[in-house]
Amino acid sequence: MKRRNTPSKEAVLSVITKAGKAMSQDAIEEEIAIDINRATIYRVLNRFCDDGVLHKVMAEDGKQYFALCETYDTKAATHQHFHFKCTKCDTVECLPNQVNFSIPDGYLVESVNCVLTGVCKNCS
Amino acid sequence: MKRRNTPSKEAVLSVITKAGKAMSQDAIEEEIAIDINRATIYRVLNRFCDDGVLHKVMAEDGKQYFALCETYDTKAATHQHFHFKCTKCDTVECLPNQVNFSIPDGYLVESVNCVLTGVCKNCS
DNA sequence: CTTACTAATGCGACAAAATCGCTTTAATAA
DNA sequence: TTATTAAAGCGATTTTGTCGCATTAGTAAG
Ligand SMILES: [Mn+2]
Ligand SMILES: [Mn+2]
Ligand SMILES: [Zn+2]
Ligand SMILES: [Zn+2]
Repeated sequence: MKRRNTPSKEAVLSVITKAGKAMSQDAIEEEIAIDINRATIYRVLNRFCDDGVLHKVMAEDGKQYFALCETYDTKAATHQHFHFKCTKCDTVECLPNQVNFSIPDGYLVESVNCVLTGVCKNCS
Repeated sequence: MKRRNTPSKEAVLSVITKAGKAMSQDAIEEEIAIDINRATIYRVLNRFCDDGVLHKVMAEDGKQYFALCETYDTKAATHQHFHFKCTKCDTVECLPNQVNFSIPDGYLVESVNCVLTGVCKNCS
């Protein structure tokens, strides 16, 4: 199934790109200029994830945040970098720091979700 | 407010201890011998977290898992170890591996939530 | 420019996780 | 035994995310 270009796709990607940080569905809906249905926003976001344009971060608050994939993401095919969520401004950002881990034999790691929570540079 | 000893507290802690892994509310409710209300289980779990008996892990599935605090947890006052969630058996376990990270200046880290998802030793 | 195909959207319902308000119960100590 | 109030029960509610289905609209072929 070939992807089609739609106003929704462009608007969602535009908002995330301008924000320069990871965003949740509700934050996107707030920022977006046009009116897009909630389910549609989720579908657009998940399609972008499938296509390697965005990646999903599960934060401690139980919400999904979506961020642009950088070149180093697509290269490694995995997103093994830390994320930071600020408890003051609720911003979620990708940190440049890679996650280094070693696990016991017999374990197969398919995905990594590492989120540090605290106070960000702007809020401290 | 001083804590009281109740059957609910004991039952919940017993289930988690016997399981030897992190458990979600619904898994605890399934395993537990006595009948405890869902809200009560959550309140018991959160109280244990407040008291440093348990710690909470947010997995990629958006569910909270609760695990016993080990001595090395209470010592450091933080839980900076990795967790592993198996996609086959849904088990969430604490790994001995510490999370090592360095963040840019100006950031204050208050909690760490690192979960590796994949296939565990038993299921591979 | 038309037309056919079907991906994408809107909308409401639904599901799951977690919390909340309020009443009742029961653990604890005086 | 009694008073105090933490904890439990219960239903409603909130939040996040998905699903089914009818409708719309992007794309390419003719
Ligand atoms: Mn990221
Ligand atoms: Mn742990
Ligand atoms: Zn901040
Ligand atoms: Zn397993």
